[in-house]
Amino acid sequence: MMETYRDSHDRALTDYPRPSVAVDTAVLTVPPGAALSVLLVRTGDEWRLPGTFLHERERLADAVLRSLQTKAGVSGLSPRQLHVFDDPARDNRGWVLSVAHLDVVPWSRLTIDESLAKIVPVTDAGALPYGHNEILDQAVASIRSSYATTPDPAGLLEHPFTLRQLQQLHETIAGEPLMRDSFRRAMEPQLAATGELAAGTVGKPARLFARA
Amino acid sequence: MMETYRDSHDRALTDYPRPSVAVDTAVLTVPPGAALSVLLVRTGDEWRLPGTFLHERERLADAVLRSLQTKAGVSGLSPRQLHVFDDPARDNRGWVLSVAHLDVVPWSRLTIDESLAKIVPVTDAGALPYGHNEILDQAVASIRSSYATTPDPAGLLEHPFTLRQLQQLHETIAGEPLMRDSFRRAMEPQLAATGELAAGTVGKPARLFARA
DNA sequence: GACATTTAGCGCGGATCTGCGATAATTGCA
DNA sequence: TGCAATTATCGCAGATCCGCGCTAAATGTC
Repeated sequence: MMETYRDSHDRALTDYPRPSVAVDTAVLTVPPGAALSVLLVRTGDEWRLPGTFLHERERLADAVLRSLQTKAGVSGLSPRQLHVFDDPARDNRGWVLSVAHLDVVPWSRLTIDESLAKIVPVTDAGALPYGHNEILDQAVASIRSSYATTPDPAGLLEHPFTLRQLQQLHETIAGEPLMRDSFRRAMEPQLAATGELAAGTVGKPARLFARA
Repeated sequence: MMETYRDSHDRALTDYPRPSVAVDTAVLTVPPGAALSVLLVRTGDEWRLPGTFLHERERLADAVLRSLQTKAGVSGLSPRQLHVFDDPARDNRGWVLSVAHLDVVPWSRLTIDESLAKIVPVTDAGALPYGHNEILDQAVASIRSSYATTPDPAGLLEHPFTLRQLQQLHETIAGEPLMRDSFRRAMEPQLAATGELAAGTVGKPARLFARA
């Protein structure tokens, strides 16, 4: 075991006041045929974003993944930090810092425990406690900005996919229709054609792509 | 005094492990005629970004301002969060989370204590400890992005200023020359002409502006 | 086999953006 | 009184972007 550090007053770091540190996560996904949606968990009679307190020497991203697993039965992917909420009056249990996160997870990974959690369109989340609406707004702004110029950066689509599937996904996330030609001109240079064609549908079969 | 919260195991929040929380800040400024620069403070024989541990129930921004005052004799302005560094091995004194910040401060406010601190061009900062180079990189990227479309959002220039002064400031921050006409076309609609003219220089006097 | 359906992509007019040169205005300086 | 210096603005040509319509290709269905 390593020696405990002592400062010039012979005090260890743990002799000074420290906050509890929590993580709260907006898990965003796009269910088939539905709108951009967020994962909520129930505590008592209210719905909130899943979160947990940081364990000893745990990485923030690991705490996020652990909270998703235990609070909703969900296997997260790659949480990204959004913001630290530091209002000491925000949590009436005590002095708590909360690090907000975003994790974008494909619908196919989201086999949730329905007794614990639900997935609702972001527009239907309603009033959430602890300033979680602000986290949700930041999360939505973040995913929209990342999808504006890059084809499916979070990998919501299974490989391979057609241009139309990609455009419909981007329209769902943007919350508005996109111009077909502009979309193709912007995205196609960033994709790799597999050479395969989609089958089984009426009409000319679509080319299949993968992210480059 | 409020009752201490107890969870279902009859434990208070402080019975669980908590990290020490620090703030580290990249203070950026533009000295007259010089390049985009950063404030460094000396600890022992090495230079680093100023930082401090969070005091009890202190806001992060307040901790930043306090650290600038005590570590460098500088009055900061409005710190913005950049990122939380959470590697438990980052600080050999113990388990420390560090919240990186950016504060953009006009040169005229920066009467620093030269025995404690110095201001150097960001390109000359050299190797900093504790991953502070990463913070500096993020800070530079952040200020560049905010100055790309908005005239002097941090208020580095005294009111009023000429278009040329504004452009020179933006060029210093961008680290590259900007087109005169494009710059004017982008910025002038966001400015308010005072109606006054600059005086004392050779040539046609320039119009003076303020941020709208 | 004719037809509807869907994908793919070309072409074009219009709008916008960009860099540059030219010019006028206004000042200090020789 | 000229002259250099600087600001401010216009005009233009080229580039790029954008939306739209049209056509061709390829498939399943009737």
